[in-house]
Amino acid sequence: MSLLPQQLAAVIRGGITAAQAAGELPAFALPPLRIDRPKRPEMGDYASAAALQINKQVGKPPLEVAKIIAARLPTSELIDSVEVVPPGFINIRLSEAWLRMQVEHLIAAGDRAFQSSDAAGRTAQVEYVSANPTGPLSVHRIRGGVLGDTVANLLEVIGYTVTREYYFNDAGQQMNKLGESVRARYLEILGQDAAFPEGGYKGLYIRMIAATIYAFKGDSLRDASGDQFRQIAATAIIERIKLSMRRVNIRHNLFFNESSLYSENAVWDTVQALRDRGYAYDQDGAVWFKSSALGDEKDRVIVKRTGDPTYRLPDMAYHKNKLDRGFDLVVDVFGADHAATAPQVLLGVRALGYDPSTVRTIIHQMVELVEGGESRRMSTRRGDFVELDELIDDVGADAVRFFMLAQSPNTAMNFDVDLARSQGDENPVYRIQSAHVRCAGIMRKAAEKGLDDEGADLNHLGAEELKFLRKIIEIPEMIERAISDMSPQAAAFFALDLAGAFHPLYDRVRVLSDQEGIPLEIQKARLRFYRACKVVFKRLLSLMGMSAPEVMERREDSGKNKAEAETVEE
RNA sequence: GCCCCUGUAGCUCAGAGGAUAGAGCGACGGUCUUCUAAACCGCAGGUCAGAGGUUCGAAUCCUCUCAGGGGCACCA
Repeated sequence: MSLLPQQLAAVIRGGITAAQAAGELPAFALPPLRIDRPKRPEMGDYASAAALQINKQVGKPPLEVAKIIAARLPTSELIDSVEVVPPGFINIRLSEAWLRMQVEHLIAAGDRAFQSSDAAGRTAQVEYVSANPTGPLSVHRIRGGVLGDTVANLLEVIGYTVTREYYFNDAGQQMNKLGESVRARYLEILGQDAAFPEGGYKGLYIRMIAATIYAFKGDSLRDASGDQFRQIAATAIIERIKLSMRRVNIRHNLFFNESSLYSENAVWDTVQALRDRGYAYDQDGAVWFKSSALGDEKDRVIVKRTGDPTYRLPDMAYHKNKLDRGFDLVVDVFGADHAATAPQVLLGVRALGYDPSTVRTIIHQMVELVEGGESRRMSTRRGDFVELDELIDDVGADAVRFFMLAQSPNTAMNFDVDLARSQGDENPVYRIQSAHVRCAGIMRKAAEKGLDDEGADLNHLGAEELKFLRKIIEIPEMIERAISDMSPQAAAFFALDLAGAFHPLYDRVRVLSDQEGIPLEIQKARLRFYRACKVVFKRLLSLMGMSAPEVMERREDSGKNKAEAETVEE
């Protein structure tokens, strides 16, 4: 089923073609017709500016054109009435009967509410987090994780089969440094002098890994290579990263090993493919990607004089691999620190002969934690970064999910730790979850009193409930738009908005308790309505990877458990 | 120097070429004590950084200027 605005646009188009057939409008090719949602309620639920779009071709004033179209509109079960207003808008009011019916549809759909099959049969791959396993997951990285995971959720709602993927960077210089760093700490434990590698990793976790190795293996790795230490360390760290991600409901279907690109020759095949297509050449002992031919400011090295690839080459080979797997859509989530590579990867995709529009990227800006009006800055290399686990301990997983989502990826994030930690209504997380809790409370109370809403007559719903339903039915449009614009934050803002509309409604539209007593039929209809609301809030929360609590339950004083913060060495 | 992102209410931020630019927090004023996650109602608050341009119509698209952030390796 297509989206509501599309259905309404079809109705408008029907009016125009009918008027053309009747000779009231000249024949011409119609532009795509947009349906807007007016800001003010008296302008109706939806509006078409079609008359303003086409009045030039018609050669009549837009108001007159609008009147002609409106008079020729085909009947639709969606529409209650239309109104033509200057300068030529056609305002549409939705059918209330149709709106009431949505309550039953929502309840019937339950956890699959808003599930569509628009993209059924299509496959998508979403790559996110992909942090090098050189240390614990940082707060900055998880922003991309939350954005990517939410995009994946949204894609599934419209019918995509989604592969959630982590590009596991288990090769390369940084990983070698990791191995050498652990080796040096291990030898320290054995009482040997070991040169700590330049630019090595100095966090406490390196010592802990070394100590664990010693605990299990004693001094048997005395003569082991850095490579062996690298493998042990990478495994330990990736497991820890997985645990951290799981705490915020992030799971991947596939950890793609960078090393497989080498073992399967994909990297060198990619170089050859570029050569074959005339996009690679040798110069100064290196192999260059002729990206300037595709608009880049200069060509880029893909194989160093040493014979080692630069980071670009495996990135391109990885994308070649993704596209060869036949995905209809590939989504990359990068942090601002990698922003420069994204366009180059896309050039690579083009150079290799793939359609670059298959690949969408989300590039998010940095995260800054703000606490007590001061920022806690972070840098992975120095080691004074804030770990995700520390933040989760502090503010809770749901708050991390929500706050990381609820900002446009393009803006540098100020993560308000004090607000995220607070347990009152000023915290948007509580605001949204409490809407669900309140619905659940009504259900519980009604069940205790034996009130049954099965077969309720929804004609007893009032104007406020209908207004709320009008908001709910925007959700499919919101999802569609979040995907087409790659703006998953829309889900967070929508949920907050909906909760904001819910609480006043809850206050006025009572089901059970009221001094004057509420007639049974109205109680039933309202209970039915709140049952649908509960479905909606639960669904929105799960889309955002958040929990939907049934009862009020304040977190224990999480407080500031920072005793175990890592000491930093320089 | 070049590239990317940002500049909208006191603060944090939404905003889709359409009608009188929105939310939350904070401020101010008033109800209420709950189907218990203390709420509800009202009010104030704006040169959409600035200047040009495109358009019937611009916070939104284009150009320039100013300010802030990030990035510019044969590092990843």
